[in-house]
Amino acid sequence: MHNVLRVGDVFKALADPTRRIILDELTDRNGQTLFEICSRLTTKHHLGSSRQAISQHLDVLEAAGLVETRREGRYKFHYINTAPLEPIIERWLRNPEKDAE
Amino acid sequence: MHNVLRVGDVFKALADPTRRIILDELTDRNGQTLFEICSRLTTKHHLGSSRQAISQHLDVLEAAGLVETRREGRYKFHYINTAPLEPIIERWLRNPEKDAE
DNA sequence: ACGTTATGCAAGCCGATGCTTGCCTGTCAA
DNA sequence: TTGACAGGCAAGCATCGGCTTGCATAACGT
Repeated sequence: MHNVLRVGDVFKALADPTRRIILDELTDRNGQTLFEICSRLTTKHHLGSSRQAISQHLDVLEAAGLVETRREGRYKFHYINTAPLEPIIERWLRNPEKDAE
Repeated sequence: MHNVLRVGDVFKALADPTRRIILDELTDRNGQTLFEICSRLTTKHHLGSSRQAISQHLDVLEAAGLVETRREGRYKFHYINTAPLEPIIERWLRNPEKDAE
């Protein structure tokens, strides 16, 4: 289950505006379910994305390590994880130890 | 001539591995021309990208504000600009840990 | 002037990606 | 059990993005 977290996955995950708004929502209220996120996106951000679309976005965020999940009965709660964000910026802010890929 | 810099442009620019290596190269040696960057990518990183491909990558980086250029005769020098990187990460790092622990 | 050098522009190809559609699995309450 | 609820899986489609190809432009050296 330990997928290799690549640096590019983090940036690709952040490249989509809907996924960034999802991270905003999880920052505002952590541990939401898929349906909570969907309803919040439609009401607060006027995004007409379907449930399946949001689910796929959450998969991308989880593959990048930016979102972690915990199952409880028929609910699946989503938590933001900012750990992958910290090292990737300092890559160019100070001296490079160049990553592969 | 003031192009509107969108946040998404920065992430989309960073989503490509070749563009990240270009930023690495500019961090290592600032103010390179297009041909210098091309030769460095082939020799040091073994990337077989053509000149036109690198040129288009530099356009994307410049549109995102991550690279600034200065023309001098028939040369065009490219400089890295890390300013757009700083605000976009703190967007999710200022987390007040509402329900953590 | 001539050729070379450094870069720009635009159309086209093709794989990647976001989204939809449809159906399926699992969980809880009445 | 039955039904509603929360979520998952997979195929198809349309657009986007990276790259190539080919030609054009401008600045230098001789």
